[in-house]
Formats: sequence, structure tokens, C-alpha cells
Amino acid sequence: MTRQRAVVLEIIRSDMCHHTAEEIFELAKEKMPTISRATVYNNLHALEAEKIIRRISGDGAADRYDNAFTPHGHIICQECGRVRDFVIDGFSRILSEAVGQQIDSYELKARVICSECSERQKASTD
Amino acid sequence: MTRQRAVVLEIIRSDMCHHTAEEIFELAKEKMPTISRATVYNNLHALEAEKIIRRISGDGAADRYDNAFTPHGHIICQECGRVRDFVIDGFSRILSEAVGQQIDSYELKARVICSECSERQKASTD
DNA sequence: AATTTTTTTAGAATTATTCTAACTTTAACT
DNA sequence: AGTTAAAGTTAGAATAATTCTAAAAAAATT
Repeated sequence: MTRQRAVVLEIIRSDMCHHTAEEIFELAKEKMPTISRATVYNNLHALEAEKIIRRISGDGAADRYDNAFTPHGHIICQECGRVRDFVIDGFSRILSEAVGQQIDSYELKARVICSECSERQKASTD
Repeated sequence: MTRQRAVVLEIIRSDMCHHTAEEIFELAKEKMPTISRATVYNNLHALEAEKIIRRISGDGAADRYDNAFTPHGHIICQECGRVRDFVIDGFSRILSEAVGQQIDSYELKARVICSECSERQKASTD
């Protein structure tokens, strides 16, 4: 575990945010000004392969990364891009049964308009 | 419905493949040599907004598109990128209950190594 | 300590996608 | 039918995210 990898991992674990690679790079630079973007990407890929973190694909925008402690899905606002976690009890088993073969990882994404954004939209059309 | 949009939609519906925008562009050019990449993207976005097609985000690689007739998930080989559909009975309801708010669309992706690729891997390490 | 392997760095290169501005088609109206 | 407006298309430039490259540094192994 290099110092660089530790920094990347710490950022992802530090809060409940789901950062993009670019955001992680910016945050990492605060602690380690010489870190390179390529190193951030290298480590994100490595940590993903080790299943320590998960990639949330960004629907056109940049991908985001989060902790892989417990399996969960993501509620994504199509307006502001914010991500929230949610859990379906027993989902891993439901999924395995439906797929019928060894699953390396999964991604479950529900696209919504979050309450802030839908209020804002309502307000602007009044 | 312009001729261009009809061509794009026909390609997506024509077979069970899940094409990338670039592949759709290449196929569309066969029928309509002057079609532009931007038109393909425009129409993919418009059809997606109308929920006639769905985008499958590409985990780093290019996004793919498919029919939105019936809700289903995707089994994606991490090696060759091939996509297969699968269904979980009653999933839409399970999901709505877990999320607890209006869902515009969802994406459910199971990452696997397909049988062809795992055989190939086994063969090459023998 | 010397050697080999792995990781990092900075910046160039690539890829997918979006933007732009001019042009064409379609629709709506008189 | 002719005119105007609106929507859609085109080609290519621009952008954004990510990957690649080659040299340097760090870590691991002998």
C-alpha cells in the first residue's frame, strides 16, 4: 500500500460523498501536492479490482467512486447529479438467482429528481 | 419522426445487440451515407428522454443503447463487453418500495466473466 | 548493496461526447 | 402556393474524461 493509494482510499472513506476522479485528485493534492492524475486513476482501478471501492458510472458525466463495505444501490438525481445510497434486503441473493452465474459485482441505479430539484423546478414555472 | 431518427431507432430494434453510439453511426451510414454523428447522438438522447430506448452505461467504455419495451437488467462481461438481458420478476415494485420516491428509470447491471471468456482464460493459463 | 519489479510522475494522446454555426427540412399560417 | 418560423441536420471544431508513455522514484527481492 503506497502513500498515494492510502490517500486516495482515505478520501473515498472519509465522508459519505461519492466523488469523481477529478474531485479525488483535487483533494489528494491538498495532502500530497505532487500526486498525479494518472496515479489517482491507477489506484482507483486497482482498488476497484480488489473490490475495496466501487465505481458508479456517471450516465454521461464523470464516474464516481464509493466504499464497497456493504452492498447497496444508488439513487441519482438526474438534475444535480447528487447520489444517495439505498438498500434492498436480500438483494444479492435475488440477483444471483436471477442471473444464475458467478457475479463479480453489480450496479443498481435509480434515476430520480431529488426533492430540492423538483421544488426548484416547480418554483421556476409558477 | 425524421428519417434519421427512424434509422437510428430501427438499428436499435433490429436485433438483440446492444450497440454503442459509434456502431449505430456506422450502421446508419450504410443506409444514409450523409448522416452525422451529432444526429445520432441527438436522436439517442431524444429517444432516451422519451423512454423509447435506454442507455446502458459502459463502465469506462462507450455507453450502449437498447430497447425499452420491457424492464430488465443487463449481464455484462467484464472481459469482452458483451451484454445479455435478464429479468427479475416483480423487480419494479421491489425497487419502488425500497427507494420510496418516483423513479424515472433504473439501471441494473451484473458484472461477470462470460463462459467464452472464462474458458479462454483457463485455456491460456494451462 | 545490487538488481528486479512495481509505482509514480507529467504531459501527450486518445476516445467519447458535446458544441457551433450554417444549412435543410418540416410545419404552420396567410 | 409562398412566407415565416421552428425544428432537425451536417461537418467539423472543441471539450472532458480517461488512458498511455517513457523516464524517474520507490519498494521488494536477492
